[in-house]
Amino acid sequence: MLLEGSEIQQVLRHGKQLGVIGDCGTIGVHLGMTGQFLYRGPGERLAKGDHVHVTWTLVGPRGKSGGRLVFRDPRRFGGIWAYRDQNALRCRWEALGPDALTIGAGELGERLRPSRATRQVVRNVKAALLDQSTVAGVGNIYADEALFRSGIRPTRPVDELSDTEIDRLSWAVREVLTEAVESGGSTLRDYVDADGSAGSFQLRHRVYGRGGQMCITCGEPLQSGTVAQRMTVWCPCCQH
DNA sequence: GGCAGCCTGGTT
DNA sequence: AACCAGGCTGCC
Repeated sequence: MLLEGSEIQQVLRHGKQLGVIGDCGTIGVHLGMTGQFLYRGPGERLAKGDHVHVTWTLVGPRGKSGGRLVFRDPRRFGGIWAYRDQNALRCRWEALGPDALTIGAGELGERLRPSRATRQVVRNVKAALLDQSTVAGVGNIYADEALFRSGIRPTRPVDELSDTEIDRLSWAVREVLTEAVESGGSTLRDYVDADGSAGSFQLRHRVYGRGGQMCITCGEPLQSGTVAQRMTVWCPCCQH
């Protein structure tokens, strides 16, 4: 029951999770890699092509056609879940860390660093940033970009980050994500917003996708490799 | 904590 | 034809 017959009351976001609250149901959405919502007004044709998994027919004022909302997802890494109500959704979201757009340095430091009681194994800062229960909303691209801006190597064990570094990192995380949102996101291949517009933040990536090219700060070649099981790019000279 | 597996389209 | 990227879940 994906909101059938519901009037949409609220749309929520926490990290990369979306929530749509209707008066007779709630859904949670994750776009995954290639998931996208597309809106088509009344009479507008749907982008033909496959991989459309859900179509909502919207009803406008006085019963007029309100167009359609489509969820398509070629690689099917995304998903939509139905919940009884918004409390059930919020319950699922409790596993997530604070939202990355607004997390403060103190909070980030607390969650990043291992507390000697719980975590015996110290992980690297990139793995910690990608962990949605540490901080919600940082993906592979933005982890690399934030680490570059804060001058921290992705491989640094979290327990040796100084307060100053945590401070720079939390600033960089918020800054990178804010700029990316303002640029409409990073369109590497598929991503478009609901109106079909591509983002442009990929033009401002300083390290992601630039392995082997020169660092915009020092001119040395950027290094790439696998960190935390993900493609990672950093500057061996600027990031310590 | 690591890592396979899910899936597809683009690249080699 | 084989390989790869990527977020997240679930298994070791």
